[in-house]
Amino acid sequence: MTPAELSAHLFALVAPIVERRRAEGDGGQNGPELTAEQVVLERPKNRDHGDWASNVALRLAKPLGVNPRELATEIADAAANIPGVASVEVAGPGFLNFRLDAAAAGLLAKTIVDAGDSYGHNDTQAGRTINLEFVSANPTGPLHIGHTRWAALGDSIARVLKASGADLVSEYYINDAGAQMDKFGASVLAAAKGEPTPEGGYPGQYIADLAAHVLAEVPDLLQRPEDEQLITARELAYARQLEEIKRSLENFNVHFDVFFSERTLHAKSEETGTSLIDDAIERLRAQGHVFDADGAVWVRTTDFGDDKDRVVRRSDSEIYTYFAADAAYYLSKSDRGYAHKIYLLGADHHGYVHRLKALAGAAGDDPERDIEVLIGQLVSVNGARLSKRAGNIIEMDDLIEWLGTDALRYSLARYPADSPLQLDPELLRKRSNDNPVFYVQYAHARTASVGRNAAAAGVDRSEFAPELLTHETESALLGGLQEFPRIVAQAAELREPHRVARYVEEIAGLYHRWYDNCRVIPLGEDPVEPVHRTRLWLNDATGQVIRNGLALLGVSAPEKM
RNA sequence: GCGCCUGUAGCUCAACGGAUAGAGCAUCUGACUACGGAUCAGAAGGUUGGGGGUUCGAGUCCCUCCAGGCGCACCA
Repeated sequence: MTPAELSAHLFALVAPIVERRRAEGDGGQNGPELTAEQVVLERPKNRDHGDWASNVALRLAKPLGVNPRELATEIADAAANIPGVASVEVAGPGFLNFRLDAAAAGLLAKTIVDAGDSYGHNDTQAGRTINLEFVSANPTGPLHIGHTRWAALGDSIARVLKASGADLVSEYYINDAGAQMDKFGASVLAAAKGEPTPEGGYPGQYIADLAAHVLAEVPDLLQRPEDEQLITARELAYARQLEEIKRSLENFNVHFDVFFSERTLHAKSEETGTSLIDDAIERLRAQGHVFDADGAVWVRTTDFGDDKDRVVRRSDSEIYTYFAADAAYYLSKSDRGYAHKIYLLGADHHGYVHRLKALAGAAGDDPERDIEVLIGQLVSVNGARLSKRAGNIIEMDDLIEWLGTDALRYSLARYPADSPLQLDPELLRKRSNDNPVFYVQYAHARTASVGRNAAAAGVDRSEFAPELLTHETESALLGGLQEFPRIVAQAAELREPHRVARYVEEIAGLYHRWYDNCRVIPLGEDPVEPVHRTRLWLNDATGQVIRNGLALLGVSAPEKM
């Protein structure tokens, strides 16, 4: 018995009741149709409220014009006959509290073990084609703590969406065109020459390291023509830095399907002689949203709620703005088959939300449906603001070294994106056991340990008698395990992977409490009984759920610690 | 000035509009000659920033005020 099955049963018997009530009631004919979404079941925080609870009577009472408790009582009487339901009670203002019988609830343990790694996967996002873009840091320096948060979050969002059936591609947009790249190249070249960082350039030790790398690759660099020096330094340093970024992400267990170069948007096609940006502007012009004024080319983004219109081509030169590339990139995503685009941006970029949405509108898409911009609040460290240009950065690599990928990913994915996160570097450096990730991993290691010991003690899964899982900690644990698919679906729909982390913490707690009360392996010389074998199923099911949950967060589930 | 985000226990933070607002850390009291004590049982800790409103029900939605973060380019 899963909550979905119970919900379906409930819906089937509530519908006729609602129909009849509506027919009887005065003016109730105009009440809203009953939909399956209204028949929601939730697991009550308070165990006294049963295994599952529904507020369906409360929600329907008003539109039907009836007393909620009276309606609840009628539903409860009918629901008592649902197979697997032990009892139904009406509580409070009109809640329905369901209790399942042990056998129906316990069946889940086998279901989970049989489903294995796919338990929790669902089809709530099936049929959606999604392009998810995140990190997208300039290749002019190492990834820092801010990028680290988006990397952890974005990758986990990708994982929960895929687990929910979405056809998703994760992308990293490389800003490798434009003035910042030239400043980057000039900084590296200056370092190679032993000169100070140029005005507006990039400081930092990594620039010197890149310069050394470039000189090692091209020993006669400084003997070459001036303009060639700059290009060589820039390109070699760029390639090296991008490699470093990819390596950092890999160490962090973050996967991108596509690294998309901005330069490909600027490059002129040999066939048409135009660039993707040229084409994009023309396409937007064809939609009627591009105009010329003051010698510049504009997109009328104000038609779609932007504060002001945006320039795509400057008046003083033939140079496209960053926004023009954005437009071409957006269209590229559509052209490649991704109807839905998700952008994960830092709060320091939230000013872009309107113009990006306007872009979707100008392209003929629906700004409400086809584009989604998630704004994540910045991570601060002891109040110090981090800046790549200022050089006082905390690098992702250092963080990984201090904390380890597991603890770092977990701590960053554990909080919603819009909650500002304040990290204390001293605390991070301590690598303390304060982090809940250890609690969860320990629970998983314990399930593995119990499994090993069970095998040694001759307890196996040769039989399964779910009606024996009667202890209150067993029904609590089963109730928790049951929720996993719903949690994954919810995390995907809301783009909030922290729900998975919180969930897995709860499961770990439920498991530890069960472990304290119910033995899988008989004491001493006691014989192995059916209940022990059955409990092994529950033990293994719990391990599976923790493993699956941690996998969605990109965190490992160790067998031993 | 305008806009976005945030304000919950000493600290870091949870809570599809639902029942007595929850975890971890810190503090205090208990449990190891039983499958891993990196655990468990219990205690204490709150006017959910203030004030109005919406309704069967508000930390959650609306209005307003206060505080903090961030943003308002023909830069990238």
